[in-house]
Formats: sequence, structure tokens, C-alpha cells
Amino acid sequence: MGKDEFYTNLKSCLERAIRIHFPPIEITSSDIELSISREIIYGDFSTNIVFKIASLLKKDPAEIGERLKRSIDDEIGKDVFLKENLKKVEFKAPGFINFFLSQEYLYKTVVRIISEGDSFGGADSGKGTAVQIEFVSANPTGPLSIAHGRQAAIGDALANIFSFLGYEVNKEYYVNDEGIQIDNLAKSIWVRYRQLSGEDVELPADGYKGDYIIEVARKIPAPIKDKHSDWNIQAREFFVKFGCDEMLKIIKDDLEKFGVRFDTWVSQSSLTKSGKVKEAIAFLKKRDFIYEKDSALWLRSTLFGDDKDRVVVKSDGSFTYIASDIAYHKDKYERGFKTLINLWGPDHHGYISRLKAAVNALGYKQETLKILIVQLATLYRDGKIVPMSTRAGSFIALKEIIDEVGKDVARFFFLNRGLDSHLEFDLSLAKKESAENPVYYIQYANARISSLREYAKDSGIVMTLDSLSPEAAKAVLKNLWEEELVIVRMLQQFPYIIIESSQNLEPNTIIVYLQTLAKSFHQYYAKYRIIGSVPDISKARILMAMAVAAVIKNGLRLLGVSFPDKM
RNA sequence: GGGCCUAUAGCUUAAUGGAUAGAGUGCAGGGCUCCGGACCCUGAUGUGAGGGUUCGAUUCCCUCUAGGCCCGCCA
Repeated sequence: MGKDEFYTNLKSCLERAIRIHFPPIEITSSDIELSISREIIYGDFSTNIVFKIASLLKKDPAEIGERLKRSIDDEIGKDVFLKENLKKVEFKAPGFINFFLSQEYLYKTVVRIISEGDSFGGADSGKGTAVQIEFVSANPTGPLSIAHGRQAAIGDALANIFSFLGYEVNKEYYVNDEGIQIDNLAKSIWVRYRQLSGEDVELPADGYKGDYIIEVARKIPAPIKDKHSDWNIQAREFFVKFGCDEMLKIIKDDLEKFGVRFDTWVSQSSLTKSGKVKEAIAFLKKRDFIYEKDSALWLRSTLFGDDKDRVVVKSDGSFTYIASDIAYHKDKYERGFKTLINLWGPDHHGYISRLKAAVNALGYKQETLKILIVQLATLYRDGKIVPMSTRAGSFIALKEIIDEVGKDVARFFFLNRGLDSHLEFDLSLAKKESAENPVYYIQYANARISSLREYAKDSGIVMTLDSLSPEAAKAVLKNLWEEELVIVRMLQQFPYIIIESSQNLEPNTIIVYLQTLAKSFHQYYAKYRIIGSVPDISKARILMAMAVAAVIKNGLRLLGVSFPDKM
């Protein structure tokens, strides 16, 4: 969890208390879990270490808990910093020790949030480590689908989260511009282009039937018009290039609409042409991880946990897909990335062990390659499944979804559940719900606060940290009541939430947090007046509200969702 | 046949092995002459089935049931 001063101090204090008062047991630092309390009544931080000690010593947790609590109190008594920032430590049955933050700490937190603004919740724990996230990487044979949308939303959010934590993040899109499907695309465009010139040519049975192919064919410049009347090598070469370029334009356009921008685009053909695939195989051969059988070249992936060895060079001399992927990942590491994160669809899960084996054979640690399987997104309309076939041309593109429900709702919808769960996107439901989507609930809290600040200004209360020194602000904040401090206690959790979300690679964690925070604020708002007759109370409450807005904005920004001042 | 993912309220879902399983939506009621009603309050409905490990299981293991996906010298 967090590495900030308070957290580290508290944890080492806890460790000392255990070491000193329970010397016979072996408890390492990693055994001690100190986490954000699940409920505010259980304090701000909790540990369940009592259970562990009790079970090691075969004693009653109640007895251990009381003893440990006293030890912790002693240790805190010796530490000026903790004494100031902690209000109380309690032992609560069945075996938790809960830590409550002091009001002093909470006042400081409000001031810190307002002064740090956009950067509150971030950290430099990444220390500029180069991390690459490769996602979407859809074949350029059609517009992006709903499944790609889900990956795009997740990949982009993860990239934001890592860069917020101080990592140097690269977002990459791998373009599969070689192989049978691309030939098929080229041929389909060629057929449409011949048809547009009035020829009677039939689309092959497995050709791409979508209307976008006709649109692409229409874009073929006039000088080419009658150049490729036959399907031959020259035609193929031209239509592959032209088709990929045009499809990538469509894909980039869709992504742009969705607010996702990639830093780099790497194509499979560029790896092949540069000789990197050959090099990678030669490299593995030198390390003796490649052998020949049935006139094909095989990778000894079984040495690294794969079920069977894999062909890398077919008997006809051409490369398999894994061959390009080996070269691709070798190239990623050579570009200096320390951690690689790949987002894949579930249809590729069987591919994980072979790529990990390959990475291992290349001499890199498997743990540096994290492959996240993003489960499918199935599209429904009126409870009925909408078939999604690129080839048959019958599908709803991501673009249409964005057009129907808007970017914010779409992104939120995609992020609002765990990666592992299948996502059911019912268009009719999404449209119906879009008016009352939870994303608006969160955005609304921020809009309310913006308007509140306008109102405050009109009432003659100007609140900025420029007009109020941190010391003066802290003095004003003494007017906060218990219910307001509960909200502040939630605000101070934000940096830990970000870290948690980066550790479990789930942007969803942030959404859950933001919803809870927004709820607390709305409840509070309905119950109390913020701008009232006592100026210092009004000021304190506005400062609290400003801090809430800052946290909501930072959270939404990481998710790629907007936070308008007016809605 | 082998493997991966999933199963929580009518629906969509949350919960690093911990405390009373938390929300939204829907349903039944109620709330601004007021800083934004895209809001708030009250109520009912619950972990697919069966075993096991553990002080403690929605979470881990096994079996079963149901759904999705994969198992090529395709990409």
C-alpha cells in the first residue's frame, strides 16, 4: 500500500510494537497488513495481525489484542509525529486493531488536497520506470467493435493510473497487417472497386461484406481507376497497403472519438521487413531453444512450461504468428521497457503460456510480462444478442455506441465492472439508463460544488489558498463538524485507492470509490446548508467541498471521463 | 477429451481469507417558497448445489450444474 510518511511511520510503529512485546514469534513486515478500514466506524486504518499472532501462539485473540493495543499505545507515545496525527487506537472484537486519524491530520489533508490540486493522489513511486501497455491492437479489417471499446477504456485508464504514480508509460497499438485476413481484406476492396467500375465480379464467400469496404473502395484515387483490372501480385500489394492505411484511419478516428490516443503504432510487416523476426529466431537458435523437425523450426517452449513445442517457421519457410510476436516482444524489451502489460481477448488465453515461454527463452523474466485477459463484451438490444461478425458486416461498431450514449457513459459502462467478468451491454438499457447513469451522479457532485463556489463568491466569500494562508485555513477548518470530517476521512483514502487500483490492475476500484464519495457528499449537501450565517463555518465547509471536487476531478480524469462545471 | 473465465437482490453489479455481504436500478411510499430535485429519506428481496481447508470462506481446494471462450505448420 501507500508509501507516504504517515503510512510508513504507522506501519513501522506497529512492527516495533509486535517485535518488542511478542519476541518469540516470527512476523515479517509483509505479514503485517495495514489497510484502509472498510467502514468508517472501524477507523481509518485497520490491521488483522491479532488473528495471526493469536493463531501462532494458540491464544485467545481477545487477550492478544488487548496486549498489543497497549504496546502500540506505548510506541505511539514515543513518536511525536504519530502522536499528533492519530486520535486513538482501538482493539475491537473479534480481533481487529483500528487506527483513527486526528483532526489535526484531517485539517492538513484538506489543505494539502486544495494546494496539490490536480496532482493529489499521485506519487513518484514509479520513479520513471518505463512501462508499456499494449492494447486494442485490432486487426485492421474493420471498424472497432464493442469488445475493442472495453479494452480501449481499460487500457487507457490503466495508462493514466500508472503515469499518475510516476511511471513513464507508453501506449502502443500493434497492427496485424500481414496474413490471410489482410489478403482477404485487400481482395474484398478490390472486388468492390471493380464493381464500382461496373464490372460483374463476385465477392468471395469469405470476403468482408460490410459497407465500409465499399466506402474504402470509393476512395481509390482516379489515376488508379483502371490500373488493377486483374487480381495479381501488383494489385494485391497495392490493395493491402491502401486497405490497411484506410482501415487504420477509420480505427484512429473511432479511438479519437473515444478519447484514446496511442503513443506508438508498430506493424507486423515492419518487423518482418526489418529482419527482426529472422534475427529473433537466430538468437533463440543460438541459445539452443530452436530445433528442426518435419522440415519446420520449433521452439522448445515446453522447457518453460508450455504444453507443447511450437512451430515458428513453417515447412514452406514462412513465419508463424508466434514468430512475429517473439520478435515484437524482444523489440519491446530492447526499447527499454521494464514491464510489459498486454490486454488480450479471452480467445487468446491459450496463447499466454507460449508467449511467456518465448519471453523466458529470450532471457527475460516472465513476471515482467503481464497479460490481462479482458473478458468479452456482448452486445444486446432489447435483451436479444446482437451478432458481431466483422466478416459478415453485421455488427454495431464502437462508434455507433458512442454516438448513442456518449463518450462518458460508454467509458464508464466499460470500466464499471471487473476485467474478468463478462460484460453485457444492452443498448436499449444503456440508452434508457444513460439519463440516470451513475457517471452523472459523480459528475453532478462536482458541478454542484462549482456552482456552490460561484454562489459563495456572490455572497462575498472568496475562498482560495492565495487569499487564505495554510495556517489560517487550518484554523478555519476547526469549524468542521463530525459529519464533515467523515467526508474528509474518505478524501484522505484517495491516494491509497489509486495504488490499490494499480496493484490489482482494476480501474473499477476507482469508480467504486468515487461513487461512495459522491454519495456521501450528496447526502451531506441535502442535510446541511454550506453557505450559512456564520462566516467561518461557511468557509470551512467550502474548503471541504473544494477538496471533494478536487478528488472527484482527479478520479474522473484517470478514468478518461469529463467533469463539467455545468451539466 | 484437456484448458481459461464467469455464477451474489427481478436486473446491472461491489467486497487483498475478516467485522452487520455494499451500491445502483426496478418496485412501494415520502421530501425543497431554500447553495442546482441529474438530488435526498424510508421499506422488502441475497452469495448456483454439495463437500473440504481455516479461529474465520462470496473469496482458496474438490465434485456437480449452467453460460461464454480456446485447444492449427490460422491470425
